[in-house]
Amino acid sequence: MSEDQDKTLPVDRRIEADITRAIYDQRMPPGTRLSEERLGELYDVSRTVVRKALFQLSSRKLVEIRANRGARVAQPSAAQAREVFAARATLEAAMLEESMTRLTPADIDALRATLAHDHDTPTNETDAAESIAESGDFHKALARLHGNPILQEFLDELIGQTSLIIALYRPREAELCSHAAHGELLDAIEAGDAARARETMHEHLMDCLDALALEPPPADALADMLGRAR
Amino acid sequence: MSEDQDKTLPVDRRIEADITRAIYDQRMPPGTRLSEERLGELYDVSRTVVRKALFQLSSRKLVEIRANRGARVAQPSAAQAREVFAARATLEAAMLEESMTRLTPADIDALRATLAHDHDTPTNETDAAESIAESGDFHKALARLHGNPILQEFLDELIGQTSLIIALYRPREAELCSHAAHGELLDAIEAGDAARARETMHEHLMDCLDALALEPPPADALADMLGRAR
DNA sequence: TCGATCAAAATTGTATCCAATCATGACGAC
DNA sequence: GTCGTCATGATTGGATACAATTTTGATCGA
Repeated sequence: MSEDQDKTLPVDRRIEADITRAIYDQRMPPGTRLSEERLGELYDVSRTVVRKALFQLSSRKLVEIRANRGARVAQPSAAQAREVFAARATLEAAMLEESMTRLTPADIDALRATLAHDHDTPTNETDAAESIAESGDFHKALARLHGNPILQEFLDELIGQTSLIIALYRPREAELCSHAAHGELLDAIEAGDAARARETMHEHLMDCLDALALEPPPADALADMLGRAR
Repeated sequence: MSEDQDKTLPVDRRIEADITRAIYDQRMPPGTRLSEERLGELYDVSRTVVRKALFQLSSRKLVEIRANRGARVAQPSAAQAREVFAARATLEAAMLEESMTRLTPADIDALRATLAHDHDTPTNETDAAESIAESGDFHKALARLHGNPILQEFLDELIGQTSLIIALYRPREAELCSHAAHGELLDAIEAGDAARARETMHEHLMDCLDALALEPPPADALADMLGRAR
């Protein structure tokens, strides 16, 4: 959907954007070490500028920097995951309700289009990543209708963190953020029922949260992972 | 209210905190140049660490960094000012409404105490700064009741930016964020009327926005400032 | 006297270097 | 044989040195 990077982007921005994209696309899993020297080699640049990029990323909570221990792709805790979804629920519900008064039919059509295009994409198992990204895009499209760039940018941040959360806590089977739910959402919007739209959004995000496997991993996850009885 | 810095704070954090405080207290006006070398001298540290602090501050939009032109205390435009207040209205109204269900009488008492203490402070003209900071504290106290650290932190950011906006656009006479409004807010909260509380919060912030002198400055503000007819 | 061009100074951006801290592996004691 | 200690290596944190850009002011010309 979004095109490749601008050629004129400063190198540090470029690194930042590349890592961000890699995280969004689930190519770079939580916990991945980000060595300053290695990144410097890859982009043919000194550690100074790499560090700059890493700091930017850490301020968006996509990477964690621990003193003297380097940077890793962030691994939000279960508690943080809940907080992110709760924050999204509060924010997106409020934004949506406020948007409702000034929604044009054209806006709604555009949303349907996004959803349709979304549905088109073949659900090959390998890129569930694709599906996740496009689900995020739908939420971003909704937020854009509200018209406040500050809230929009903040939500982008939260959606970014959601990528990490999904990577960490998505159960094997289920798909998150079902298309069906987005459809329901659109129905409520089209009906012009602000209160219901708000409520639907809130529930949708809480459903997404509930679909995650946030429970404390079984006491010895190790044995489980190895497929051995203890 | 909040005490002086922790002694064990890393230097870059310390610089960040000091500048933040100076901005909040209206001692460091928008547009102030922040020379890397000068700051380095002041804290007896190299530019490397100063830059780190400045970048942090710029990610919170308290300072603006322009390529090869150094850092200044940010000067939000009138448009940005509107966006900040609109974002606060949306967010704080939503948070407040959600908080209402789980508010205890103790919480309300604590808020009244904050407000009373707030009222106590003598309104000497010199520190209108004090009054601004405490008004911010009241809003932060409300947000804390919601219980979501992510939204809380984000709101802190917005309130910080509000300091800059007030510094830039407060008209000579008026006080912003009147105590009266906070009193009304508390009444609505105490009455347990979530919808009214939400609406009151929204209106309060919009009133604050309207009280600002955001209009494009008269074509030659310079002449005005010098008290000369053109 | 005003304006433009150009040179010098100051300031930021980046690279490199050294110091400090943490991780890894070997050795030795129990 | 296992655990603890210590030394070595790798990696980050910070300071300095250098390059690039901008700003300032000075000189020259109209």
